[in-house]
Amino acid sequence: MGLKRQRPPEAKQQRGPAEGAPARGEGPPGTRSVYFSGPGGRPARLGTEFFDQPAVPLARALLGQVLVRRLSDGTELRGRVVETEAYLGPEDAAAHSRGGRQTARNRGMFMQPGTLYVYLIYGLYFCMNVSSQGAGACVLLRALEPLEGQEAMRQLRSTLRRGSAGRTLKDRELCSGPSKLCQAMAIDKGFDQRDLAADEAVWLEQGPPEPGELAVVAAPRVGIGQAGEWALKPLRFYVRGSPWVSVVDRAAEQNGQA
DNA sequence: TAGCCGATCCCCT
DNA sequence: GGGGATCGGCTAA
Repeated sequence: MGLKRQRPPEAKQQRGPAEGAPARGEGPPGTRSVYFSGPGGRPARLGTEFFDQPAVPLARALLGQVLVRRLSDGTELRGRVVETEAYLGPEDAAAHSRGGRQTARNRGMFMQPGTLYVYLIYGLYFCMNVSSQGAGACVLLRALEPLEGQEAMRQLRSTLRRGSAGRTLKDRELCSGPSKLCQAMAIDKGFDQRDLAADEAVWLEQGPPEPGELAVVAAPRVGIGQAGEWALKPLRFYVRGSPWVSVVDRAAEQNGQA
């Protein structure tokens, strides 16, 4: 797996809602689609071409797509992506790659688009990122709408989470946070640096078609208070009105950042 | 429902 | 040696 090519910084390329990358669907006639139809009507996985775009449009394009995890016993878990955050690379003070620092931990951020960057946070949780175009740039997956395998997810969450394991988790508690979705989908450090376009145990599928375009809210990212002006940039994206989102930002929604 | 705070340990400086 | 892209229980209103 090669390192991705260097690109100019993408920070100035934040897009307004009207010109964001299409969340799904075919490209213009005559162009090759990044979506591949699978046999038997089942949508096939998204390929490397899908991931090969800057972090902001990728963060938007990921909304509505379906993350699939095949467990060792063959069980398939599916969740629709409803919340993401873009991390833009060296210039982004909130990114692990800020200042261009590349370490053994964050190497996945610098690998080819579609590479997973999974890291341990607070000593006990995992977070899952997808590398995008641009050196050190990636997208954090923050929340999923559980579609398939909810009971397996509930078991995984109950087993892995700390504290009292007696309470039965509601569906909304399964994947409404970056570390919750890692627990529910059984994603850990072993998935670091895997290729979403090629791996046998985890991949992305084109989401089911929606009537009309998804309403997307852009809001400041969560939990990065130390990053100065970068903490305020609207680099978190979520599906407006979705009950599966981890943190709803009423102010951003009223500001029309959608 | 919102806000506070402790848990826990890897990674970086 | 210190901090962190979080979570969930507890308390107050």
